[in-house]
Amino acid sequence: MRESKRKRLESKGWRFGTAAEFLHLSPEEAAYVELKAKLANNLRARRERKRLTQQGLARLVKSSQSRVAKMEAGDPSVTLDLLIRALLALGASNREIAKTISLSHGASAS
Amino acid sequence: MRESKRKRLESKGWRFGTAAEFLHLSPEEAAYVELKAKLANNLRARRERKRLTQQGLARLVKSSQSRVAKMEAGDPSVTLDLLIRALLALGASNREIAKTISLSHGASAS
DNA sequence: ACAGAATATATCAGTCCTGACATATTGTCA
DNA sequence: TGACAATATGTCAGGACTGATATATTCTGT
Repeated sequence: MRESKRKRLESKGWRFGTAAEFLHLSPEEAAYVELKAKLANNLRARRERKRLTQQGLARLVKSSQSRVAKMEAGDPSVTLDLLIRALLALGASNREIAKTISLSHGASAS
Repeated sequence: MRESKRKRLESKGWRFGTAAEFLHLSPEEAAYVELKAKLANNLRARRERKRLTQQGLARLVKSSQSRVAKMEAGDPSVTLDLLIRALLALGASNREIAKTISLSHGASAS
């Protein structure tokens, strides 16, 4: 990876031990990122299905529009805790959350 | 709930808006606590199956024995993030984690 | 192209979580 | 029972995350 790209990504909160790790995440890291992405996508799907704006969802979960945007983007500054709490606030059950996690990556949300 | 009991529980990190909320958690709160408990139980089961001590698991996940104990106890100071990262470090797949989450509460881990 | 709404990105002070450490309790085996 | 290992509980400084705010960018209809 080009040095400039690493710098740019690091400035956004993504961390790498070495440049080579970028496309060679450890299995745990990869699984973690994928998990987060699935929950993020599902959050957006649920919000849109309810025809809520990010602002509206922010009120519902007592957060802010900007943080909701970061949740849906799977931003590294957002924890699984926050994502899951938001999903629960939107009425998702644990079973539905589990289903989301098992879904093949890229599949649309229920 | 008696004031003394509330105080004691609050000192351990559990928070209540009012005393009445103790046995009447909101659906989200209940789901969150249950989710945490399932992951915590599964973590202990996986560790024991591998015949690791808490100390050993702590080294594996770069944490400490005391924090591992707290993870397995579902302590309020432990996030889902930490629990899930620990499970992934023990080799659990996202699908297995999802399965754990769907399992009926109290069931033993796979 | 323009205006207004929705979403994305940047920054930051305060809060919460973390690992580490100390210590207490429980479990186990002789 | 006593010695030792394992687990539980308490505390805390430092770092990570949060909501808020400001601003930029993208989207949508006209």
